[in-house]
Amino acid sequence: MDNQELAKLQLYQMIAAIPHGRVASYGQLAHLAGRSGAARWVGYCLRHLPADSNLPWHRVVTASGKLAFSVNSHNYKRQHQLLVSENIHLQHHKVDMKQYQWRP
DNA sequence: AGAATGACGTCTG
DNA sequence: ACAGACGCCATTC
Repeated sequence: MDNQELAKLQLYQMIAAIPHGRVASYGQLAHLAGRSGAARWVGYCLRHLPADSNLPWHRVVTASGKLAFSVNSHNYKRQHQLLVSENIHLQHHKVDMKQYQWRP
């Protein structure tokens, strides 16, 4: 198994470790997976996540606390709803990172 | 091989 | 606070 697959597995592991009610940023996860600066790679991995995976992908937001989808998209609404179900509410389309960001 | 793409981040004005 | 410009990484055309 090459380093790529290893980083991906580590990434999935970190995402699975995000506690209920907290969020992590793409860049933060890249760093935790041993790939500092590869925030866009994290986005790529999530984009191609199998539908049956049980990862809490909705707990992943941008560094500024915004959701990575356009506000009118279906995915945005879905992620928003999942966050609200965890008692995370958006203010002006943003998560309050000071309050909700996961700090391992 | 080189350019384009995207579920990103940071710096600047 | 916010939009635009650049920079990044891996992947795809």
